[in-house]
Amino acid sequence: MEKCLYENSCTVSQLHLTDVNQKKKDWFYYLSKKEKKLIEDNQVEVFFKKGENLAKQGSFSSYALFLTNGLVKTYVENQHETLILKIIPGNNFIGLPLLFEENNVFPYSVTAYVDSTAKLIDINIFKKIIKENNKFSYEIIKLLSLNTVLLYGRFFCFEKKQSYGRLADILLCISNNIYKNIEFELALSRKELGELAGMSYESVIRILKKFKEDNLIEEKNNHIKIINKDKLAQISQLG
Amino acid sequence: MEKCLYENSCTVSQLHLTDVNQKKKDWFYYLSKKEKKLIEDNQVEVFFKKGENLAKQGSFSSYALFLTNGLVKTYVENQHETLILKIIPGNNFIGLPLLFEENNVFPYSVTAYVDSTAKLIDINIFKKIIKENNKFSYEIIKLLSLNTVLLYGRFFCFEKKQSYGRLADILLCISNNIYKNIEFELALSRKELGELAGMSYESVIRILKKFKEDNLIEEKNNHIKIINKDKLAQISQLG
DNA sequence: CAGAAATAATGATATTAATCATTAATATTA
DNA sequence: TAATATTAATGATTAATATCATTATTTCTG
Repeated sequence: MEKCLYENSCTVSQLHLTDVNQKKKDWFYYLSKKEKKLIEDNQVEVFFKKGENLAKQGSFSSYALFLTNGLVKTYVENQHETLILKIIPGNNFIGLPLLFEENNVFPYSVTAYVDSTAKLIDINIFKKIIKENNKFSYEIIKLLSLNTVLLYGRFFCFEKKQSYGRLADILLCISNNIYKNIEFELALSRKELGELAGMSYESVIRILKKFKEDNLIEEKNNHIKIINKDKLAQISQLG
Repeated sequence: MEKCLYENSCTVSQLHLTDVNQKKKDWFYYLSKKEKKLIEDNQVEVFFKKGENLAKQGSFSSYALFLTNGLVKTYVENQHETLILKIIPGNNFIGLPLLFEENNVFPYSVTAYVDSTAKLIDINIFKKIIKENNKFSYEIIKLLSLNTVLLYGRFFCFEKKQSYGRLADILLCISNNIYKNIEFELALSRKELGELAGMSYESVIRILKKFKEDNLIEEKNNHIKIINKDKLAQISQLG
């Protein structure tokens, strides 16, 4: 391993958690009135409390998940361990890959970080529309492609960066892509942040402390303010 | 870190390097004669020598890559480091995600492990066909989805398994999915194997030695024979 | 075929970050 | 409000594995 704090090198995008250009996109823009109606007639909107599962890895699925609002994580897990793939804010599809598995089994779990609402769209209707509506399916292809590329960035970050870089990266991601503000009320505990950044919660605590000492961030009771974004980005870039 | 050799736990698929069900699939099955002709008229077939780049991360691309035969790796890199995303044998598309990037820039590099040939299909023609041919685009969606799920498995393997599990995993992957035989002439050096399994080449050497001592594999001059597949699978599963 | 270069093998050491143990602070509940 | 549970903080220790240094073996090249 490398012998440094704050040193290393990485040029792959550090913003790997969600789509960077998420304006208030209308995902259903390319649907005809008839198709919109069809979806409306074949969906239910469900409210999920903080901590509840929207989907469970390995279970059968008969619907596509669209997160109306809230904040969720998708993750693969086994008895002992958990790897977060992505965190997803409102107005996004959750888990498209699973839609095209032959057996319709969720390849990952989805859990709400905060109270959230999601539309559960009948999977057969959804597939039918994708098969028939070229423009919509092309949007889905672009989305799948983008997700893949973002995942590459996250994979690289986890494999090649050390803990300081990873945590700096995650803080910037959350600030830029989730809360879209340099100051925010973090909905995640240290434990959850560790899970997201791929490290133990003790490490999160130690590194946050160092960041505070170095005046890169301010933090009190999970209210976080990013003070030195450039330096944080540098740490993220350098490892 | 955990205090063990050969112990841990993991239930996520260990076969994450290529499509497990790769029969001799005809990717162009759903194209009309006219579309096939269109592709044929707008592609070139190129021969790449072992070690040559088929694509370079960051460079502009004007074509879709289809590997006719050979063996290549796709990887993200920076100045110092390399993370292999996938290794791909013949009769497969390489790098679909990049096709739908707005800027048409390769998000990763592609290098031939062995002499290979690839079709370079004009990207606009390819996109046009995807936009017009529903059945073909649905196949592409399924492929993108499958790739994503396989990548989840690889990500999990790298994050949660230790070196013995990762290397066992990679050996099984290569045996099952690339050479489709328990005995094969490995085209990768120890260094390349280390790159693929996410560890130093010294670690590869040490672990292979242990596997040989334990009679799990036989190896001489890169000719590998898997003797105890079950035990190897167990090591891969257990971490 | 001989010399050079690349790859493989092996031991010693260093480093990152996990785990363990304990205490402090905050939040929840009876 | 007191008691309890959860989360945060901090130091000590340990484990996994990378790095470094050196030698052996194989492959390549003139």
